[in-house]
Amino acid sequence: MRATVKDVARLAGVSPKTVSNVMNGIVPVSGPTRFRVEQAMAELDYVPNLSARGLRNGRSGVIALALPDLGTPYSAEIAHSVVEVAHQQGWSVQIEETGSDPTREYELMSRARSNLIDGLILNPVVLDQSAVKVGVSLPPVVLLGEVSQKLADRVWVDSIAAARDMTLALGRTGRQRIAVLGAAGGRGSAAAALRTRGYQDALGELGIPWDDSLVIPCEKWSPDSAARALTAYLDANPVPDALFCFTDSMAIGALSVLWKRGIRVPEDIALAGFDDIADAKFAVPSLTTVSFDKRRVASEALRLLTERMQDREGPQRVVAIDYEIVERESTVNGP
Amino acid sequence: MRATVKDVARLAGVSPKTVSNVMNGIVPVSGPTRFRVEQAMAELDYVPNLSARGLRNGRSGVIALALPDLGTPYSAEIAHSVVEVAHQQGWSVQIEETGSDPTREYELMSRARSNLIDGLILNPVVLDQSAVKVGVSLPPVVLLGEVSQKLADRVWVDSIAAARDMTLALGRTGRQRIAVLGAAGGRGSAAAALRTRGYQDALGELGIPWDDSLVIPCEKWSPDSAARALTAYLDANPVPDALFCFTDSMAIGALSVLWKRGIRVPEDIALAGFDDIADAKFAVPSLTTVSFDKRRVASEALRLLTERMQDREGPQRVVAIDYEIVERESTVNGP
DNA sequence: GGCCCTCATTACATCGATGTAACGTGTTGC
DNA sequence: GCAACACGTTACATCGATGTAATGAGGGCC
Repeated sequence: MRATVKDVARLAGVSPKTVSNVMNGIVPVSGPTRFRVEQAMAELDYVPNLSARGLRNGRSGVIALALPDLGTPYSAEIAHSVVEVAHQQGWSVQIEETGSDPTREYELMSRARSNLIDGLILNPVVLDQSAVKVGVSLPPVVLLGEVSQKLADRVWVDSIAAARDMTLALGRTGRQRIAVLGAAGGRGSAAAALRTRGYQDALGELGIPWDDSLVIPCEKWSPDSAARALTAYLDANPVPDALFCFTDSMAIGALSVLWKRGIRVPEDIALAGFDDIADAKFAVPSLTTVSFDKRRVASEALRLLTERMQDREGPQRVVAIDYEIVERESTVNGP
Repeated sequence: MRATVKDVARLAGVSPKTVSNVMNGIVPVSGPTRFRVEQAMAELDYVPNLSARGLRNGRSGVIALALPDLGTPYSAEIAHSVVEVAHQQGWSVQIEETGSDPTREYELMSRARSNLIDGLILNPVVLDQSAVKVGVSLPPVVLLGEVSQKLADRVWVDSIAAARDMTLALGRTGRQRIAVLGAAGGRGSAAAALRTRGYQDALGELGIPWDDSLVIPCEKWSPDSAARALTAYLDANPVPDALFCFTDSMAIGALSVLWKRGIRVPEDIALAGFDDIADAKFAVPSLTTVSFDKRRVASEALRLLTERMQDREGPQRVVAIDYEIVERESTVNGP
């Protein structure tokens, strides 16, 4: 059987509470006593029972991270950063996938309320409706990304500005017919809307008239879905001068399609993505993209979360993460 | 304050234990009573406290998944599958990253012993030494991948056979000088050794003499590291006929280098990977690779884990997952 | 020397859910 | 009509750690 405080106390010749005091370090314990207790803990190979501790003081040391799909490089990189940063600060991370399924988001909420979780970092997809529950008796929540409603603390990259800057960068290379891939398909993703808006703003500045036929919707933001959408598009339309994909994953799918069709990047078409996932640098050709520090996203989210644990009533806060247009081979200036 | 069984019991006019009985469904509860209790639970928006439940019955409903690096597509896809399958069976998943740091693996063990975790699925890297702890007072463990020691239940893909088959497939296209990328660099990865062995076996069958200069080591199994290793290699050696990368991630790094140098794939060199990550299909050109069902890996791991929870003493089991050589553009037969 | 004060340590209750064993009810059998 | 029997329900103890309030010992001060 596993050793408990009681066992340690008996072996050290003290009371259970003293053992607890040694572990927590709040209540002072005399040197010799502390030493005996530590010896006993080592000897019995004592490990505290986190369920008991969690029950007693209402906190478990676990936070949940909810992402649409861990299989996506973007989600995976965010998860990686969050796990790493959280770990450094002594938190464990429970991963939940919401998929495109709203019921999962609901389950998630109830699980979050079950006290095994001290906080929740949520990267919403559809959510706007389910997040209404925020604040009922949920632990603190921090949202990642663009969300229309102001429901909780939030960390995001300014999608409008970034999409605008990227479009301007493409325009500056002399490309006129700039298409975007990833516009809201069926369900309206907030990010899709914002990035489309930034694109639109930039067109205005560039003096390029809006052209509906250059806005390519895409059901999901995956390479697969992007490849299908682009294939269908190219079957029915001329090749644009540039293609701005709303995520790198889509850009990678697009690259594959373009290559199969013998459309050269960047000679025939400039290609840009968004997110700067690890593989963007190794795409063929390497991918121009909107880059931002994912570690920073993670650490800011965690900071907001822990601060919110202290003060549940303070004003809501929004942290914007800097971004940068990284120009790589896929948009090199034409000759 | 959050509602507890007591509150529900009071409202329903029964004892707390009856509420518990309704939830657990083991002890029979009469229809009307059950109904009153369920009403009360709904009205109070009752959510059970999992810490308390975990303390009482020694299980938390959480399993841990420990991977080297979530940022890697391979790890991410495995994590995705595990989370999905686990969720279907009512488990939550806590993610731990071991990185290349053995101390993390140790921390992980002690965390796993802290009772917030009912089981552990571990994809080891260096571990052979740390896993010695398995069995002390750890929860059930299932290992993923190749491990030399027989410490616990295990799910794996037969790396030797797969590497052999892939090498044979490359040989069958008429390529003679077949190189491998990813051989054990500094620390000895078990998988690297096994895949190298399969490669060696195949060379024998093909009647191709072993050539040390075709075995390219690589420090980490990342695109980055692969790109560096291959660049250095090509600076000092002629271009091989074929290159078998021990992971798709490395192959993607290799593709990028080959493209930059104007070495055509598959015309000048055939390229193959291992793992069949999502992006392999969208690489330019699409990547020939060793494919296996990651969902199956996850479900088998979970099956072994849950069965091990029932019977901690049974014999150790090893489940091999079928693999398949998927031939794509990167190894198309020469003219 | 006696009193008080400090500071480490202790006994006990508590967090919330649930297994155990005892306890009513209402039913069946003779 | 009374004993025996189900079956649902209850009181209580328990899981392990920790906050609270009380206890004890030791030291300093007058």
